[in-house]
Amino acid sequence: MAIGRPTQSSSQTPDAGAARRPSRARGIPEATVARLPLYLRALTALSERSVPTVSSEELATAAGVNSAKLRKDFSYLGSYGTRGVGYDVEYLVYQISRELGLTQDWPVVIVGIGNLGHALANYGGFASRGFRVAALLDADPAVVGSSAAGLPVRHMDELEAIVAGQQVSIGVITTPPGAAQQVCDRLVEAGVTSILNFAPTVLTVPDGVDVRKVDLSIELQILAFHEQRKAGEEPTQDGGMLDRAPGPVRAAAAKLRRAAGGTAKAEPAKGKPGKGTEGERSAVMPA
Amino acid sequence: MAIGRPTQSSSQTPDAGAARRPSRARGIPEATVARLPLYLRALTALSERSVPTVSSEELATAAGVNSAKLRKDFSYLGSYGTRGVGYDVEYLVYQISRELGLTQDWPVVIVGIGNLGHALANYGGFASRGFRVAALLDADPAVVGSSAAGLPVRHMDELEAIVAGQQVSIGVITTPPGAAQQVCDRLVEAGVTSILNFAPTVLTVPDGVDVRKVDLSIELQILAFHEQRKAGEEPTQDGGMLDRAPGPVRAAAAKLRRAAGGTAKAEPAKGKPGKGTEGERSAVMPA
DNA sequence: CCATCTTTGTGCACACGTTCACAAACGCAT
DNA sequence: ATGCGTTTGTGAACGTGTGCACAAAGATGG
Repeated sequence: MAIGRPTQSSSQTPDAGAARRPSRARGIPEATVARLPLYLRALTALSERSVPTVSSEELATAAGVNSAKLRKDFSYLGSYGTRGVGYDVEYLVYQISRELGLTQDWPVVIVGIGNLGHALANYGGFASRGFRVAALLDADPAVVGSSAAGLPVRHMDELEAIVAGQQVSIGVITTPPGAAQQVCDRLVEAGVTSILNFAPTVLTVPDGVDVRKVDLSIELQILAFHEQRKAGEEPTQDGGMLDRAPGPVRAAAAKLRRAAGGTAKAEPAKGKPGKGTEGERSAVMPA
Repeated sequence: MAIGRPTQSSSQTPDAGAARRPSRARGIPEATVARLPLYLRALTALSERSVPTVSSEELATAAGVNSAKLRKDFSYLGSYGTRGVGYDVEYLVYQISRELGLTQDWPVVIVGIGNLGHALANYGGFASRGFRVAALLDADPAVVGSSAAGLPVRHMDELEAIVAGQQVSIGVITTPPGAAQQVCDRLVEAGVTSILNFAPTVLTVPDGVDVRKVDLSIELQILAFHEQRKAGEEPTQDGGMLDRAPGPVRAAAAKLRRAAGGTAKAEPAKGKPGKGTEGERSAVMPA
């Protein structure tokens, strides 16, 4: 099926009145940048099998995209292919790596060494491509001093020294949600300008700092949405259409809501339908 | 800064000649669906603080989007606001939950109980919103029998029975990349129709099955790309422009490549520039 | 009941992303 | 050399997403 998922909704800062940069300073569209790692992975696999060249069609299949998109993506990098032949695997690996900035080393700090922090510290894909764990940090004295993936867990107080000393520009936040913003602020203050946030929190950062988020809960909810749709696909006609109807019905409902919901924290909504699993897609507030 | 990240590049199946569904069967755009969980989270927080109503401006700030977008998003669900006042928090929580399918319970199986699997099993955000871990599965006999987050780890062979018995429709893959496709096939075969994939692999699934992926490595690479750009932003004029130049220069480079790269698996590219960190953005293959 | 103020809902224009489809470029055989 | 088959690179059309700006709708006060 392949859900559309055009925008995965990730930009964190609410476009704080900023200068409205086209976000593709030197021409490469964001959508393309997001796919480059995919191509790189497929190419690396081909490289390991000593395949010398690959056509856009083959590579596209391996990367899970269609060939037209792939060719257009590559066209932003330059004309690295040979018509009638395809692309030189090794050459392309190098070009993409260079474009992504993977020809240099990126030290990374991980803050919050709980279950997830541990998992990330042990993640093999880290070192494989230019990323190096510069330090594991935690605020909990009980955790500090232990070790994960062969690295000692150090105290948050060392953050500033580590970031400055090792030129760390990327930080990974794996703390509980409550601590995320605070940790984020400290990372930024220390000089980190790119943050990967695993905490289910909207982070606010100053201009010039990039934030990407990974949120299990959101992904599951999106899946649930589509799953639900699959379940009730036959009765496409009705399916809660009344909710979308304007006019008196809606207006009345609105009044009703406010009338009884003054103090808030009432029941979710006046009279949830008594029907079971399937009945959730009935009409307006039960009616 | 807020990277654009329009498409996070996630659709897995390469549009397998399918029927080209607009992916918004009943009108709600994918981009909106992806933001609903964000709104829901913000609304839940307000609800816990017993805030009765909220304006689009306030809610938008809390969710990290702009208010026009939020209003447009809500307009796809129906007109649930009151002009001059705002939105009823409790009512919206219910409506969004219903739209996302969170008013029912979604049993989930997690396959691959390594570091990451453990972390996910312990993840609180699971049960909080309609998701319930139906079972933890692993193929490794050394892991089977142990327990994580109070649940026993069961053997892969029980998968089919569990999926059928508990009506599981969502599966989470946290296996090593090599096993992911195989596990995926088995999940699908057993009846799972939505998959959340944490393994760095492109999964191929039949039509009707949704796949979303979460890939740490890709996220980091995207951050690195932007980080690199920040580092070299002054010399916007040149910046490896030659690579993009067509004509004889390029053609010659192409020939050169193929001439020496016959057997493949040669060095990354003929003569990597001898320059250091900063020099990576020089000209064509050194020239 | 009217005036005023607030906030929603949405038409419209624009930016971005995707896909088609085809000419140009290349390898290779004759 | 010439012609043929293959594959790239890209112009153009289309679809999706975003943001502005404003009319309409309701609240509030007199």
